[in-house]
Amino acid sequence: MMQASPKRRPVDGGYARGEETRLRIIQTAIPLFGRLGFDSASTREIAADAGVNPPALQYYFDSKEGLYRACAEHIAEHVSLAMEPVLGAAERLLGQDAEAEVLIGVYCDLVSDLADLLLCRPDTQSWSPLLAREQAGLGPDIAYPLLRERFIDRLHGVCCRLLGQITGRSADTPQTLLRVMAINGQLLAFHIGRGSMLTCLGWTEFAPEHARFIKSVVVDHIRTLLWAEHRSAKTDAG
Amino acid sequence: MMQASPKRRPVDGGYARGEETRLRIIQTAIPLFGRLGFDSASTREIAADAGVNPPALQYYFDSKEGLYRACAEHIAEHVSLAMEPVLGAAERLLGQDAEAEVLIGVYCDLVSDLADLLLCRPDTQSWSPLLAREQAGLGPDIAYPLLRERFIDRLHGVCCRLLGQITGRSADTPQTLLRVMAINGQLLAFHIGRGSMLTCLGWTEFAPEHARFIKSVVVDHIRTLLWAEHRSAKTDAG
DNA sequence: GTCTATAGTCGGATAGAC
DNA sequence: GTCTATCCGACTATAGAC
Repeated sequence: MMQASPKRRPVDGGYARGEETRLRIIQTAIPLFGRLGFDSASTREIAADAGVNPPALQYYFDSKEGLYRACAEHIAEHVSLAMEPVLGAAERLLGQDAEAEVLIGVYCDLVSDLADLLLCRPDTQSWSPLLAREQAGLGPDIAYPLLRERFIDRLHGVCCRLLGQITGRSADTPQTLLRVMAINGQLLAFHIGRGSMLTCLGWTEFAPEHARFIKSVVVDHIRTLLWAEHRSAKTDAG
Repeated sequence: MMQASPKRRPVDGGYARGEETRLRIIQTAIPLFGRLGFDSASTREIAADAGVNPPALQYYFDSKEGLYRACAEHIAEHVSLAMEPVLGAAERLLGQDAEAEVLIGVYCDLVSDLADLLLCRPDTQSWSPLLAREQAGLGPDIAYPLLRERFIDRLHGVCCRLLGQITGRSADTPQTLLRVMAINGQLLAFHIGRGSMLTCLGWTEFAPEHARFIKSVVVDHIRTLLWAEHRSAKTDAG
């Protein structure tokens, strides 16, 4: 852990060796910012946990805000990479006029992948608190615009167009937007309210089987809701 | 606003006149704690906004934590008072074996009243950020246990028993608990993610008509889901 | 490129006058 | 019961040695 590649031979090809230290600081900072919030997480603690000295943060990120921004960028990059396959598939599907069944299936896949990312995968769980904070509108308004631009807007837009095509309504009516928020809110509840959930259920740890159970419940509800939307829209039209 | 009842005649009957100042400090502190969080909201700012001097907070609440606790108690008291009618009705209903239609109706009423409290009523909207913070598991673990004890547990318990009776399953299986969390999460999404919602919809303010629109969408979804649960449970049994 | 030492600021809490 | 003045600690950021 403290090893961190040989110190001798400080790389002469212009290729920054400090990238490794930089990444380690970011990975240390993300859970701390998530748990304590921007203000309460002290740079001293982050530096200590990352095994570097306080001024190193100034050196790599200019300021505490710079570090926070870097954390957000790190998360945004990995999330958008992980969601790319489903999002791409959904966008291709939206071009042609697919059956409701197919559209609903893709919507469920999308939520399922998001659930994996936010609840299941152990390597990404450390991001969850910071993302939850930002989504709740807390946080210093540094990261949220960035996250929106990088993947939240796209994700939300795809959901709206899917629901629009399922119901035959326009994708950008308040009606559709609100229904998408409510539908996806079911997953959000577990993501943001993870702490409440654990105590409510009497679970002490968050095992993978729990995560899979949650995912199945949420996807089941979403499928139910989407079919209901589809049917009610059809009877309205007919 | 700065009037605050005549100062002369400082009440001699042992009846604390300071109660009024105390209440004003709490009502000032709640939105500040909600917006900035426990650490970042400074006692100086709270005191200044409330029109008192910093040491007054020490005098009335002992410490910053004491003030936070007092804020939580203030909210808990009013929320449990406001929810009492529906909760009482639901609990009476759970004694007898009512029709699914009636049970679903009560569940919807319950969510509807909660939505009024969290989104619609102007006098209670200042509580929303602090409640959202606590529900997200952020906050200094001072208020959440208190809020749970005072109304969250009861509310959640009633929802679980309603769903249990609707589906004919037990109220305390993980199955039922998770479904209740997912169902209610739809309201939570608007409560906690209020900021995201406003920007997504392009709304600049949060008008009462918006709140009513959101409430109708959420209640509609919940009714759909509860009926689906009821039917699927019946076919399982039959 | 990484460290030690320190400056400057702001927070919560306390003491004592009125 | 309310105010002024002050203490002490913690934080971020900087300067300069190695």
